[in-house]
Amino acid sequence: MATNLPSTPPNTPLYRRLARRLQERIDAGGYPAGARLPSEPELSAEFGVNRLTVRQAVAELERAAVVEIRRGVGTFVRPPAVRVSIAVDPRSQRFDLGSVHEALPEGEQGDGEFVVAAPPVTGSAEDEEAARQLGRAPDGLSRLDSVIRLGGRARAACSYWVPFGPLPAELVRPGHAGNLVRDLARAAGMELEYDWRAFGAIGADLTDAELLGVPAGTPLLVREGVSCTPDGTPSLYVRRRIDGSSARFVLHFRER
Amino acid sequence: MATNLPSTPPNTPLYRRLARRLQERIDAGGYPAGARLPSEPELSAEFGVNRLTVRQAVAELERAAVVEIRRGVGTFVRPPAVRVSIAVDPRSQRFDLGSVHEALPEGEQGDGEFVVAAPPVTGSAEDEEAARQLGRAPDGLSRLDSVIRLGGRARAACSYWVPFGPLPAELVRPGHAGNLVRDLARAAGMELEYDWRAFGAIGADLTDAELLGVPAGTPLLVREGVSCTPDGTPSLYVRRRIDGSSARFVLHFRER
DNA sequence: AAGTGGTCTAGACCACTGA
DNA sequence: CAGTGGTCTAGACCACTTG
Repeated sequence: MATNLPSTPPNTPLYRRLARRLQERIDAGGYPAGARLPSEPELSAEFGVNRLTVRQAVAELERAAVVEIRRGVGTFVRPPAVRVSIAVDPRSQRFDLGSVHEALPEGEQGDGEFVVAAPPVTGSAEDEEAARQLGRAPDGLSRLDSVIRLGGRARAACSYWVPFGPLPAELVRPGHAGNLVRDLARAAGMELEYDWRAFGAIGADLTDAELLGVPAGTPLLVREGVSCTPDGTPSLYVRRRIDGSSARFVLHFRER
Repeated sequence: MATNLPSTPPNTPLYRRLARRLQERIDAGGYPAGARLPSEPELSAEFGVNRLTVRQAVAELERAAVVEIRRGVGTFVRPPAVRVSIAVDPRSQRFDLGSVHEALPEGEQGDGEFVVAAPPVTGSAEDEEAARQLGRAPDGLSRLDSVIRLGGRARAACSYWVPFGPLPAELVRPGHAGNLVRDLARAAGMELEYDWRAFGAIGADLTDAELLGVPAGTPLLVREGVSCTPDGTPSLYVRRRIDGSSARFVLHFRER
């Protein structure tokens, strides 16, 4: 039993008290940004707790984005987050050509949007949500999944549903690169406008975790919505999951 | 060593293979929504792995919002998420009176916004971000923290920074209930308009986790931004952390 | 090769929930 | 009360990174 850990509130588990203690040290500058924390065996010895208890504490700090764990190297204090801002001006943005593409900074080699799959539309919860949003039956929809890579990393996982099919074989080939909103619109011969977009936050599921190369449960910013043809027919449901630590969407309201 | 678990890709840890296996059973309807999973000792026996390994697998599914763990009861398959939608029409919303209040559905007893603290503005990363956004030095700012409760649960943690002080004693008293954006504007004798708002996703830190009653790392939707006086002076920086599973912000673009 | 974090086991005790 | 999940220990072996 460790003697030197605070106990507020009572019955607080040991690993959480240890997490708070480490957080205090970080806040106080004891472990400055970029510094390596003592190794797990060292912390285990210092606080007189099992290594697994140390790991639970450090895992909490990692989930809270306070530290970064690098396997085989150590655990490091994360500097204050610097995030990419993606400007989304609701007054000017009407035509949906995949604005995320234009808004992103210059890409490196290998950056862009890539098809990963064209999964069949079954009765999954996502498919049914898409069908509801588009006002169609699920079996009239086609689906296309992609990832957007930036800076050499997968940043966003995207799923598109459209009320027609089948999609051109060349478009759905895994590895196909392009601006998929534009390509889908072209394939259907339609022009798309924003209807609505929504923001939410979820933890990465196992599939998204694998696609984005992050642990399951990593906070993702979800941006979903419907685009319409000019006559108001809902014609595209899109759902993007973006690594929350690397992006934020900014809306401007004032004249500039 | 469990024999009956898939191994794609190679070197996939046991707990992740188990997680995928359970996910497959859920997807296939083997454990329908609302159903209780076998208990940890049962799964441990069935797959021939240690209970801790089972716990790691189930923890992944919980972080991915696939199951809900109820202590002393069991682990249950979560139904497809039904989220509260909060409409934010960027064309009509100019006056900042704490729109989240008006947008929320009817409150129960005990619902509302409550002051939790008026922490001193030090040099923390958050404080410096606020100072930067307001174009002031940190020591000219005051800060106020609150929670918004709805349906008997804390749904959002809010922090406000304003470029004056000290704040009225009655306003900063922990437990004070009210519409804090309105109250802050009143205290300064100013009228506030939206300048910009941004959306992001982060995991709950230890403090937010305690305020919101969720585990550290729970995905939170962050809505932050600056409001101005009519002459364009940045006068309020607000940062709300909203339980991602319970809210989503919707932007409408088409005429209705 | 040495040190780091990642996984896994066996076993124990505890806190919580519901009947 | 019995059964559930939550915490903690001791010890082992592994995969990965760096020198």
